[in-house]
Parts: sequence; structure tokens; C-alpha cells
Amino acid sequence: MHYDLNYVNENKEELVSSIKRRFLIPPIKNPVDKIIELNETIKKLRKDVDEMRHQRNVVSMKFSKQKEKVESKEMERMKIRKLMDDIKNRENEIALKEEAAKKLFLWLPNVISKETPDGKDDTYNVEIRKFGKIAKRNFEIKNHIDLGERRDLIDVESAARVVGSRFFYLKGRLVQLALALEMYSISKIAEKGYTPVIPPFMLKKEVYGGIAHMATFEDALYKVTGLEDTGEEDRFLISTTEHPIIARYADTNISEKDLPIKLVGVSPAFRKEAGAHGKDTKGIFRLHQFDQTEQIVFCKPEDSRKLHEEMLSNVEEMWKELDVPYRVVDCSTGDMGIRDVHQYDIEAYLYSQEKYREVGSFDDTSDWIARRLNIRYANNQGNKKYVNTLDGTGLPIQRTIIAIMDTYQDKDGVIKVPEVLVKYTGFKEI
RNA sequence: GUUGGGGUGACCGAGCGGUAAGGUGCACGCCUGCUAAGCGUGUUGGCGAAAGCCUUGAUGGGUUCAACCCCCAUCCCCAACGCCA
Repeated sequence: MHYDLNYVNENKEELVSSIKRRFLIPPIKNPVDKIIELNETIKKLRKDVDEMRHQRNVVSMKFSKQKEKVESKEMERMKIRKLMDDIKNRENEIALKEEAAKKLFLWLPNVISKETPDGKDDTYNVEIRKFGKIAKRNFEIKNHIDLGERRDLIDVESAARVVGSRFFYLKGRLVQLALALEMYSISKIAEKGYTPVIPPFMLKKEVYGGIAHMATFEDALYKVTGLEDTGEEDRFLISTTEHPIIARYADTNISEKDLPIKLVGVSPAFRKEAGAHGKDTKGIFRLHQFDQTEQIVFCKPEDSRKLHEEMLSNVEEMWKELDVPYRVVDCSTGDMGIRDVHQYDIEAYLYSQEKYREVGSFDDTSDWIARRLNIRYANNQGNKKYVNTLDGTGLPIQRTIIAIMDTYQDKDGVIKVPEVLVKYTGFKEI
């Protein structure tokens, strides 16, 4: 876990304003000032320690040159022992201050882009554009649960019995549809120059600590406990494909010529959804386990704007080809992730709910993650800078299935397979 | 899992108690009529205007005035054997 206090000095106003615009409640009053203050103290202590270390090195050098006879070796040794004790004390002090500063630093959100609309929740999100006509139907649309159960394609009840709520069995041709959606979206995005990746589905705690807030451990992540007798460590199931993919780059220096790195991952994701009691409890809309494809980009700061738009347009292209009505919204300050400078959501129209529902999120996290994970590149002046990271959903498989079931069912409950998927499913209807 | 061998900068690669060779790549500067050439400087991180100081050898400890080097623990990689979808 890496942290960068000077950054706080340099971005004081922006950070303070960002906290306010996001309606966040800080753990202490004026956290930004406190970090700056701690930073000053730490620097001073470090200087002391460096000075003392220097003294030790000087003596040590004398020993190494046999020419200069060291007089009273014992005295020198004693002196150094004492010096080392002092150093240890100072270092303990530094460690304490650092821990406090780190805690606050980890809490800090990213600064917000000026263009982001202000507002405390998603009702303040601003619609940017819409695609597709919402068709009139002369029969009643069945929601995916009813349709899925009747056609023996989805079984959540049995899943509830064996694991609990918010899990599912997918059956029959819906399985091929799910896999077709994975293949389709990976292929589509790979065509745009993104390298496909299947990541590990678990991460060590220390690794996860860098990516996510401690709070999310409790609320979002499932823990896999290691065997005690072998001392095997605990791991956490990933809550999004992006985490293991980004983590792979922690503490690395990327050659400038390798940027941008564009990746498209596929994996399941596991979420506790602790804050979502009562929301979307039925069916496969909000799940503890789901599948997704996801775009991840590492780039230079000056390219992030462009690539943010690119990731969004990659996915809009898919929804257009799937021919499902959707809209794009610019997320308001209170609705976006704390890592984000700027966030777009894409929402598909669900006929069964007569509403647009989220099916993708596109995050420009600037260097927020890179700063914490220490991911840099050398620019052409030779100095190291933090990369920018971006992530954007490809397709959330289960939600996309819902959208397709809603859009493509006929009055008999037969679901047509969208044209672009047929080459992956091998059949035209379900 | 067992035994053995290893982990050094963006990358490759030496040294094996006295304070990180060399090469490739990259950046900056120079040189060349042209040229896939050549020369110089820089390239772990921190503080500093700079000089400089500190730091860094998978990770964490220990021994020592001094550790990449010795000792202990952990992680990872490779080979062989075992186990296994």
C-alpha cells in the first residue's frame, strides 16, 4: 500500500471542495489540513533520522579504510549503538504518524471534474443521450423471473435453498446465451485493440487493501478462510473483474511506449450487497454472484479523457447491435464512486419495469488508484509519473440477459436471439 | 506436498561481508554530407534551489562498526518426484 502525502499539499483546495461536493462526512474535522500537518512532522523526523544515519555511515567508512587507524574502536561502537537506539525511537514515532496519515489518505476521495453535475444521489444524474425507440407491445410483457421459471430457464428458488438468496441456476439455452454474451463482448472489444484477460477470482487481503477501502471488506467482499493448521492465508473473492487485473500492475513501472495498455477481462464477481436490503430482491438483477466482462485501461493523463469516451462508445456500439433501448447518464457528485473524477452510466430500458436500469459504469479514476498502488511510467523527461486508470463495464451478463428477455420475448414467451449473437449461440430463439 | 536451484533497476545480467560491474532499452545533449553508425550524460525511491545526504538488492526479522553476500521466517519462480480437474 503506497501513499503520497505531497499530493495532498498540492491539491488542497480541490480535495476540500471534492469532499464537500460529494456530501461525504469526514472521519475527523478538516482531514486535509490534518494530513498536511502530519506530513510536515514526518518530514522533519525523517530529516533527523537521515542525519543520524549519516553519522553512522561516516564511522563505518572509517572502519573500512584500514589506512586511517581507528582509535578507540570500542568507543565508536558504543556511540553507534546509542545512535541506533535513537534512530529506532524516531522511526517508531514516524511509523505512528504515518499510520495516522495513511488512514486519512486512504479515506480521501478523488477530486471531481468540473463538468460533473452536483447532486446528492442518482436523481441528479444528467441524461446525455438516448438510443432506440421503446416499442409498443400488444401483449403483456412478462418479467424475466416469471418467464424464466415458466420456461425452466432460471431457477432462483433452488439456489436459495442451497446457498441463499441472490443466487441462481441458469438452465437450457439461456446458458448458451450467457456464454454467447461473453464471447460476443470480448470479441467485440478485442477487435478494438483490447487484450482479453481471465484473472484470478480471489486476492490476498494485503493486495485488496490497496484497491478497495477497508469499509468495503465488510460490506462487499466474501472471505475465503485459509486452513489454520497449514497457516494458509485468507483470501477475498473479487467483487469486480477490474480488481485482480489492476492489482497485477501494483508497484510496477510501465514503459511509456507500452501505454496505453488496454485490456478486456471476463470473470464472475462476488458481492455481499450488504447495503441493498430489499432492493431488487427477485430474479437475477442484483446478485451475490454474477458474470461480467470489463474494460480496463492504463494510460497517460493526457489520454484519459479520450479513452474514457472510447470505452463508453465500445459498449454503446454493443447495445446498438443488440438493439436494446438505452441511455447514457453523467453521474452526479453524490452518485459516483469516490475514486472517480468523472463517471458515466449506461442504462438499458427494461420493458418489464418500464424504466432504464444500470447496465454499465465507466469510471475515469485519473491517478487515484495508481497513487495508492504505485503504478507509474517514465515520461520523456525521464521522470516518473503516475499512470491514469480507467475502467468500464463490457457487459454485465445477467442484466443483459434480462434486457434481452424483456426486449425480445413474444406473446408466447419465446425469446428471439439478437442477430449478432446467433453466430455464438448457434440457434435463433429460446 | 517433498528435494534441489533461484528471485538484483523498464529489461538482461555479474559480484557473494567494506558500501551495486557491464549490456539492452529509454531520455537529454553532441557529432556525422547521407546512413540500421558513433560519443557523452542520466535512468530504485525520498528530502533539497543546488551541492549533497538518506534509501534501495523478493518480503519481514536477526548477527555486525558495516549485509545483495551470513542466520531465521515468509512469499514467489524453475526442475524432478508425488498428488490432482
